[in-house]
Amino acid sequence: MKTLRGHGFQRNVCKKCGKYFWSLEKKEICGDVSCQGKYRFIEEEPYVKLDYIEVWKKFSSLFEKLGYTSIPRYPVVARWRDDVDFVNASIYDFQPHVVSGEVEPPANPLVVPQFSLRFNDIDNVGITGSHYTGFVMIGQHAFESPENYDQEKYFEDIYIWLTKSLKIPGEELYFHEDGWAGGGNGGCCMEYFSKGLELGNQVYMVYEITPSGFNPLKTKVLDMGAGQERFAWYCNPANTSYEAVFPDVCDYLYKKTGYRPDQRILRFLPYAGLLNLDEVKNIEQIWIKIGNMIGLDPQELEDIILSLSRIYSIADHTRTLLFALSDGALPSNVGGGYNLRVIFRRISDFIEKNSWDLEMSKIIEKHVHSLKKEFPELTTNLEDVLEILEVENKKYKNMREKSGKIIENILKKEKKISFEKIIELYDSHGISPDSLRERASEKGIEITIPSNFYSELALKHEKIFEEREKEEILDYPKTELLFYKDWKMKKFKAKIIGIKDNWVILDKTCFYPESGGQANDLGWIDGKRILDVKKRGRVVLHNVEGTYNIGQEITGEIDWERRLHLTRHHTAAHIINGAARRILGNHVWQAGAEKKEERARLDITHYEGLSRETLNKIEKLANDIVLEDRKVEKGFMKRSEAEKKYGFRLYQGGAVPGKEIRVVNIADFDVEACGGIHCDSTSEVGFIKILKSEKIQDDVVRLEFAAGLKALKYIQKAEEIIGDVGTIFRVKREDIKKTAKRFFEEWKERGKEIERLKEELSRSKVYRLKNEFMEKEGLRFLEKKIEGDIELLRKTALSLKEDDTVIVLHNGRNLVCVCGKNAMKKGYKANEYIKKFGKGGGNEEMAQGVKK
RNA sequence: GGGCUCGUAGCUCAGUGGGAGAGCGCUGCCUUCGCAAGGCAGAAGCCGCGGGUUCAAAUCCCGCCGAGUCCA
Repeated sequence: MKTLRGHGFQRNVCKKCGKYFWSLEKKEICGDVSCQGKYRFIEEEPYVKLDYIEVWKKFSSLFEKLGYTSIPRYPVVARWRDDVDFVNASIYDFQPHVVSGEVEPPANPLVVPQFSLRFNDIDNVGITGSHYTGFVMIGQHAFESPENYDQEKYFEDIYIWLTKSLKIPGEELYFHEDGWAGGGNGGCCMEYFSKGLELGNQVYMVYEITPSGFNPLKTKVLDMGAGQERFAWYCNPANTSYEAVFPDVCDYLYKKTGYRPDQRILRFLPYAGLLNLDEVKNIEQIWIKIGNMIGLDPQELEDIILSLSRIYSIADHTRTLLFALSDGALPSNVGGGYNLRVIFRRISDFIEKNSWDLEMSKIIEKHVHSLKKEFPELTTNLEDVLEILEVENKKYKNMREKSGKIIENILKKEKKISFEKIIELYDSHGISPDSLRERASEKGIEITIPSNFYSELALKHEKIFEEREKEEILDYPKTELLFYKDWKMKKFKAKIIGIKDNWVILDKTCFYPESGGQANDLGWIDGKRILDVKKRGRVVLHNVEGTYNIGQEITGEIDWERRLHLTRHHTAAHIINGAARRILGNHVWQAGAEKKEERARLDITHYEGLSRETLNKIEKLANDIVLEDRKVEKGFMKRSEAEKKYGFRLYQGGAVPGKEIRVVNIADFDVEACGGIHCDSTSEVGFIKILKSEKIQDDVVRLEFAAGLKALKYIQKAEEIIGDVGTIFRVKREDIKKTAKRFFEEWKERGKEIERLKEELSRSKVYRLKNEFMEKEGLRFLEKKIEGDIELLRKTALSLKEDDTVIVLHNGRNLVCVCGKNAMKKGYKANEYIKKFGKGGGNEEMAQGVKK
C-alpha cells in the first residue's frame, strides 16, 4: 500500500462489482473485463513487443538483477505430493513442506516458469483467450521469517516489471485488493490488471487458519503467479491470445486446415473475455450481444469463433499432452490420467469430424521446436511421448469403431431411445448424446436429448464421501531408529518410555514399523512375541504380549529370517523398477508397492499389459544387476540437495515428508527417496523371479515377484507341480505339454463321440417306441420308462413328437414331457401335464423335471 | 478412489431359468472354359474361471480374471 501511495495511486470502489481497487487517477470502474466490457489492449499499440519466449527471458533477467534466483520448472506430475495429480500453480512446487517451513526452498527468493495444468474449463479453451488446459505460470516466490519478510519490496519488484520492462504507464494499471485463503493458509492479495486483462496476482500468505482463528505463520510466503500467456498476448494485441502463444503451430494448423482468422475476428477479440461459460448463464444472449456490437450476424459469428476455437484447442491440448507425457503422466481410464485421455479424444474428435489431414506427432514436434529455448528438457522424452500417443490413438480408434457398432445395433432395433438408455450409452460406452443424435439423423431418426441430461447424470454420480482416518499425534520424543545405523543388528537393549493400551514405546528400536510398503518386523521383547509394529509420526509403537512398566530396561530381538526376506524384497523392488524403466521407457514410475515376507509386488506406470517375453527381459536385466554386485548406498540428505543432485526421479514411492530425506542409491542404476531397509549390495538380494503381471488400470501394470530363498521356494513349488502333472500323465516332463494337448483334444473328441452315440441310441429307441402309443380322445399317448440321461430322454421324446402326441418319458428319476400341436390345442400342455408325474417345468411344448 | 456395461463358433453378435443359435469367414460338392456370384452339405463351442441357489444355470446370486466406459 505504501508503495502504491508512493507512486501516487489512490483507492476506489468499483461501481459495478463493489471491489476495492487502486488506480493513478480517480476511477469509478475497476480493471476487470466483465466491468470494463471489453479488452481494451486489443485495439491499441503495445508499449513493447515481446514474443512468448522473450517474456520469460526478460522477466527472469530482470528478477535476477533484483536479487532473485531463476530455477527450472518442476514436473507437471506432482509426485512430491499425495493430494493432487498435477501441478496447478507455481506454489504447488513448494507445498506442503517448503511453505510450512519444514524444508528450505531451492533458492530464496526465486522465480520459476512453472508449466501448470487445469482441466476445469475445457470448453472455454480456444474462445476466451485467457483459458488454457496447460499454461506457464510465472512464479515469484519468497519464504521468509516475519522479520525478513518485505511485502513492499515484492510489490515494488512487480511494479518495476510492469512499468519499466513492459513500459505500462501508471494510468493504465489497476490493482485489486482481495482477501485470499487456500490450503489452510490465508492472507490478502493484489491482482493487477491493464486494459481489461488480468495480468497476475500477488498473494501474501501470512496466516494459518485454525478453528480458533488466524495465527501468524512462522514462515511468511510470497506467492505471485502470472501467466506467461497473458503477457505474451498483451504484448501482441493484434492477434488472438493463442496466436501470440503458439504462432508456429497456429501457422501450421491454418495451412493444413484452410481456416484463418480474418478481419471480423479482430473486431470480436476485445469481447472474447465475455464468453466465459462458467460465469455466463445464457451463452446465446452473449453471442447476440457481441454480434450486435460488432455488426455481425450472431450465428455467423458463433460459427467462425467455434471453428477457430477447435484449431486453438488442438494447439493447446497437444502442448499440454507434450508436457504431461514428457514428465511421465499417462492417459488412463482412472485418476488424473483420465483428463489427458479426455483432451486427447477431444482433439481427435475435432480432427475426425472436420476430416482434417493432421498428425498429432507433427504438431507436437513443432511445439518442441518452438519451446526448446525455454524448456530444453522436452526433447529428451519425445520418442517416448510419440509412442504413448500412438498407443492412445489405437485405443481411440477402437472406441470409435465399437461405439459405432453399438449405435447401429440400437437404431436397428428401436426407433425411440429412452432417456435411461441415452444415459447408459454415455456412462458405460462413452457415446455422447451429440454423436448419438448425429448418427441417428443420418438414418433419418430424430432423437431429442432432454435439456436436463447432464444434471441427471450428475445426480446418478452423487458422491459418497469417506472420512479419512486422522492420524493421532503422540506426545513422545522421537524414537531412535537403530536399523538405519546397522541394518544387520539383531539384538538391542532399550528402555520403555511409554505404554499405550497394548502398545509399548521405546527410547530406541531396531524393529522396522510398517511403512513405505515394507511390512513390519516381528520378534521378541524379553522373550515375549511382538504382534505388530507401527509408526505414528516419529514414534514407533510395539504391540506386545505381557505386561511392562515405564522405565523398564528390555532386550529386543528381531525375527531375522523375516527381516532378511523383507530386505531382499525391498531392494529387489528398486532393481525391478530400474530394469522396467530401462526396458519400457522413461515414462515408467513406481505407482505403489508392497513387500511382504513371502512375496512382493511393484506397480509401475505403463500404457499396456506386458507379454511374458517383455517380463523375461525385465527379469533378466534385474538378475544381471544382481550378479554385477552393485553397491547400494543408503543415507540421509537434505531434501533440496537431493533434488538438485538426482531430480524428481527420487520420488518413486510418492510423497516423502521431512527436511532430510533418505536416499537409496543403486550405483548407476536407480536412485529413490526411501525409508526402507536395503541390502548393502545387489548380490545380497539373490535370485529375482517375476511371478506374474497384471494390468490393474489403463496406465498401471502390477508386477508380482519374489527374491532370494522365497524365489527358490516358488520355483521348487512350480517344479513340484510340473513333476506331479508328469506323474499323473505318466510321461517325461518334456512330453507334458504335448500330452496335455492330446488329452484335451481327445477329451473333446470323446464328448462329440458320446453325442453321436446318444443320437444313435435315441434313434433306435424312437424306432422301438413308435408303435407303443395309446390312442385316447383322438390323441396318441405314450408313458414309458427308458434307459438314458435327461438329454437322451429329451432327444427321443422330441423325435417322437407329432401333432397329435403326448409323450412322457422317464428313467426312474429324470422326467421329460412333450406335447404336439393338436394336443396343446386340446389342453395338454407339457409344463402343466408334467406336474401329474413329478415336479419340473418348461414351456407348453416341452417340459422336464424329476419324478415323484 | 467410486459407479456402470460387456466376456457365447475364427470374427461380429442374438439368446436372460428348461432344446446352444444367426451373419460373415472356413472346408467339400453342384454349377462354370475359368473367376465372381449362387445352391447344397459340413466342420468348428470348458457359453471367461471358481463357488452357490435350483429337479434344471449360457441365463439368477457371490467371488475372481479380462476388456471397455463415465465421474471425482
